Amino acid sequence: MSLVDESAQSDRVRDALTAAHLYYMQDLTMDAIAHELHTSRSSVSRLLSHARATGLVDIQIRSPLDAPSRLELLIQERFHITAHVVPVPDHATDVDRLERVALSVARILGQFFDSNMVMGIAWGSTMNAISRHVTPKQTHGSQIIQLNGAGNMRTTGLSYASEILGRFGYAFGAHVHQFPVPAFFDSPATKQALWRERSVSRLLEMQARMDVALFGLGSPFSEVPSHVYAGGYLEEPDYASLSRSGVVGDVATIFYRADGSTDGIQLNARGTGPDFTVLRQTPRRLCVVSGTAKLASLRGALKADLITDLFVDESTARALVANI
Amino acid sequence: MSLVDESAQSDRVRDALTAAHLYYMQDLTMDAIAHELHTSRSSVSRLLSHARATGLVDIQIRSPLDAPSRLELLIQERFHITAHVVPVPDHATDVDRLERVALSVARILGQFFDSNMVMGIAWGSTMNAISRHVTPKQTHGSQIIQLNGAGNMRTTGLSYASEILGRFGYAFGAHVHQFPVPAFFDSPATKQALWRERSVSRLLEMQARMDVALFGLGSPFSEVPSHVYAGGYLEEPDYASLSRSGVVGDVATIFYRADGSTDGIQLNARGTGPDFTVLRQTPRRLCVVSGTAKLASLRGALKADLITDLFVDESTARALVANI
DNA sequence: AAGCTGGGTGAACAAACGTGCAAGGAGGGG
DNA sequence: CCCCTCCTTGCACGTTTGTTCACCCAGCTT
Repeated sequence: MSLVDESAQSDRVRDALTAAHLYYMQDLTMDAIAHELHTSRSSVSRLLSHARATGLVDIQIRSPLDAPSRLELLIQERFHITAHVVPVPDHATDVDRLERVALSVARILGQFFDSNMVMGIAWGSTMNAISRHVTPKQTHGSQIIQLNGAGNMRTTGLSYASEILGRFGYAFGAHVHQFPVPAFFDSPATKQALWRERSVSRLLEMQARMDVALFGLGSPFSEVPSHVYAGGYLEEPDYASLSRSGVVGDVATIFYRADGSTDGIQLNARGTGPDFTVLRQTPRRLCVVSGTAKLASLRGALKADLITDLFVDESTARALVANI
Repeated sequence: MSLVDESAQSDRVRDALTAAHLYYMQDLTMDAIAHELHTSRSSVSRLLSHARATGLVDIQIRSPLDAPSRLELLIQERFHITAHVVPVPDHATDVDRLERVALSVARILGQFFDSNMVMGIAWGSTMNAISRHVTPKQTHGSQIIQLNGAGNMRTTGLSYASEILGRFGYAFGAHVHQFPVPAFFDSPATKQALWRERSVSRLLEMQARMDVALFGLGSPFSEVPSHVYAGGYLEEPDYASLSRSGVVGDVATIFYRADGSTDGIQLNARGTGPDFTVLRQTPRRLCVVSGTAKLASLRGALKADLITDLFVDESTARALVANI
């Protein structure tokens, strides 16, 4: 980028800021703003879009504390976590649900992440959807770290995972640490060996002291299998073993049962995500769930105390608090 | 208000929140939202207006820290205060300027005031303009206190000042403390006597420990005299005395010279605003100025170190940093 | 110099939005 | 019980806004 480009860039930002100020603070119409900035109305429209897309304009919804939705209150009482219920009409498809929850999370995420923080991020369809919409917020000295490996039998998975991570990193101006290992090792011994490598253990230590974790839930036996199961990461015997163990879901390749327990689940010795005892040390653990198919996984994750902040679509939230 | 009304109210808030969420977080059109909420598009439009007017939706403009306007930077360097320059076209009238600066301040004020804080507020045309637009933000246990008396020879001034204060109080859910004294006493002795009254000294103590002060500037000899001079608060001899003393402005009825000094200005013994030594103990001192007519007053106030945060229209800001 | 390309611009059109207005409904008073 | 008042609603209209398209200009290639 040339010097000229840079200053043009900053001109654009300055104009965008001015336009935003005139539009949102002084309630001028775009026409009036166009006149003040000596440009056309369409350009102002574009400037304002740009301002919103780049996070220059930050729109927050602050529910007066006495009026969180009935559902959010119920969930808080039942599970002692903060719930963010995303309104979605009952007849929406699961794809819709995912997209709309992801959009909401993308807009609100900036409130949980700030300068000098470390955020751990899983990957999968949910994270992918969020990453495509995340609103930028400039931070300094912050880091984003991949929670679990992404390779499978066919590919290293790096491009998919790194695309997701990259979008978060770009949006927050954060340094991205990738985790270049397969999602599941073929042998526990290899994992243990690699875990002792300094380059890897450096990442593990960083995971251990992250400030925020962001993840979706896997649900191996639901109708809409998540990426882990569709992408050729596991094989038939693995599924059988999961089924025998009574597994209901996973967070970043670590599986758990309906009661939240993980002991004796053999596959976990080969998974690459953070052990739950490590994860539970993270102050904010943001979990994004959409679609009732993941209800069982969600209940298990709650039992396992993996979640401090839950983002969920309305129907699923309703199902969660319904008497079973 | 009946019980039914109350729950209808909370229904309305809930709907407004949902609508806001769908509109600002999920980018649905009002039409789509109307459909989801089973109402008409116009009602959604009104719901959203309501949501913005009542502060449910909070729109902030966050300049990436490396790009505050050139003017704000210059002012910061020259005067060591934070400046908020409000863009206003050069050809705008002074009334326009005031209105637009006031609107901007009204929208941004919530960022400076929070629960359990005490804010001191002056009164006058600037404060009046702000009060008419201030965006609500619910706080708890916060207080708003009148900085100086408002009575004059003809009226107690209570209705004017209390209207202003009341609007701030209502917007923030804060308790309002009025200051039922004239703007200027006829005799210093009366002031001193009253100042010893417990009811008054309670207010003075509260002033001494306020967290934020919000005020405009008076400029006795400018083209557009501010309320204090137009409203019959002072008489000919007073003006003459001010003129002799070299006064360039006042904050809440306390006058100062171009160099920021106040010593020997006799009228100050009869004014009712907080002494500058008291005012300077307030952590955040927000000053709102519009129009170059107040430039001299502004320079004086800066010299007197009365300001930590300045809100000013663009032309005045430009004049402020121009080489004299 | 001519040609190409990518990014930005304003005009024009279509979509989305705000608001005055008349109608309807709930609550309170006669 | 009826009427009056106040508030809310949906419609219709005019306005405001988003977006497509053709165009232009700067920088680079041939």
